[in-house]
Amino acid sequence: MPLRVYNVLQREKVDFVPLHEGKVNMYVCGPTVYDHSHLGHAKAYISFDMIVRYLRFSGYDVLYVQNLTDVGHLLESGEDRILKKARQASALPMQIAETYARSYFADMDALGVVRPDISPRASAHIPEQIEMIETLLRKGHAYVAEDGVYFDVSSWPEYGKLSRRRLEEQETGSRRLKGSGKRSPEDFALWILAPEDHILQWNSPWGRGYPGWHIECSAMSRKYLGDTFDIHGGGIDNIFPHNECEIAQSEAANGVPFARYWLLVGSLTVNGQKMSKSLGNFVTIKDALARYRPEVIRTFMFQAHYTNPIDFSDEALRAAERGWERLASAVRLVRSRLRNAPEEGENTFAQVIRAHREQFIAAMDDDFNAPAALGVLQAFTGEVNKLLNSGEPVNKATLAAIEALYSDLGGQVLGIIPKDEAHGVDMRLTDALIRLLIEIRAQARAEKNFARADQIRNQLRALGVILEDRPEGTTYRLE
RNA sequence: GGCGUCGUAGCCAAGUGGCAAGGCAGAGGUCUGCAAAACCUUCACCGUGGGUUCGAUUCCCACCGACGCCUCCA
Repeated sequence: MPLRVYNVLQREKVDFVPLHEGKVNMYVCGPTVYDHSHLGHAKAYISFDMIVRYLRFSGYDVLYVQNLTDVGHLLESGEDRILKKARQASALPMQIAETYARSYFADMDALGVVRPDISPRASAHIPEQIEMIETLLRKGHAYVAEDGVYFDVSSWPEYGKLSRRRLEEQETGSRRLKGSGKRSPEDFALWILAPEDHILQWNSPWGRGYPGWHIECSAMSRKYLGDTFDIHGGGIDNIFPHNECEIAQSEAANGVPFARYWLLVGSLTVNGQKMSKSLGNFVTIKDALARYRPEVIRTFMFQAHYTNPIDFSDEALRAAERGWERLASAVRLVRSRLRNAPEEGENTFAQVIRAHREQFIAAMDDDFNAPAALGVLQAFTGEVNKLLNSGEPVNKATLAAIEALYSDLGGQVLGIIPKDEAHGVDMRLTDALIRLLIEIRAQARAEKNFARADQIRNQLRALGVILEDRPEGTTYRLE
């Protein structure tokens, strides 16, 4: 079964066939680094992380580019976001960009999001943007006005093909003419001439100024991925005008199709409303990580299909946490049993493992259906628990194969099953100490000294170590 | 007003033209010194009204409702 993806450009699920066999070039709109990221950003980037991980798992050589916007992203007032923050913080704009770029990467690292291969910054690609604007001017798709350079939307009939909106249908009364030099309200800025005191400005053929927001993605994706590339990702909320403008600019300038597959992520909502900076209903990633493990946050995100919106609540996070615990407990038990499992014997569970592996892959091949894939892992876990509780000895080959499925699919692809932790020096000592206490407690239990046994269990519990008595002995887990 | 997405059990949610995954919560049970975990059993006629069909939750139409975008946001 080939990989199928929902291509927003066609509004339907289609076979995914990359431009160059075995190779995927992918661009995702990154954040504007003017503040700490919130869970809405987490949903978007965790989704694409899952997609990239799965593409690589499937054998594709993926080149993943995700930009950082540090200039040109204007507020409605016309003020640059970064500049506004810089003024508030009495800092240089690039200090702000640097601060929040680091914050962003720290958050993504903590969430287990694999870094993009290239994270180009808009401010570091001014020449590329200028070059593209010059091409657009030369081809008659842009014009120079007294306050900057604008893209002439009327020169590009395909404008609107992604978001499926035609400008004449829009309520034009509500939009205002931001740039006085605009010929038409829907035209958008490519280059904005800066006032003398504006801190961010570069030389250009049209005078000192700075680039418009949309042009950076066109220029940088072209530089690193080429005129035509495979996947363009982003949040659905940016489909218009941002993504629409990107397509128009790029195709008008390059004369060839831009991204071939558009994958857009549904928004994260809070009480049914979009989580966003402007609404003020956001939870930062740092706050969320203080309360939930990264694997739990990822599991939560994967409970709905990436194209759908997902509603945030502590209740929902806790439900995800309990569900994740079920998986993690089984993995922990498998790894623990693996340590002294009988060597001899074949993998007796091969059928079940193969069946679930295939189901998982079938789910993911169907437009990265992580919720269904998660369901497969849960169903598999039911089988594993039954096996482990059967009282029959389970040999090493079987346990290793089970562990491999969890590590490959839950770990490598979804990033929700952590690696076996009991390896570092600290962890080895901790492990040995806990085992010592478990042994002492076992003696107490054998002597029916339950008060002492419970004391050990309760005090360990207070330290975040949870003991579980099983037929074959006591296991522990760290909270 | 325009464009678009969505409406499945108490909650989250996948999915299919032919007896509706999975998780959380709940109920009963097994195991356990107790606990925890796990396992077993139990819990839906898929927003409303039409239409197409042998048969629709799944396709079409209408309506109702929610949300997103049209103005900065992933």
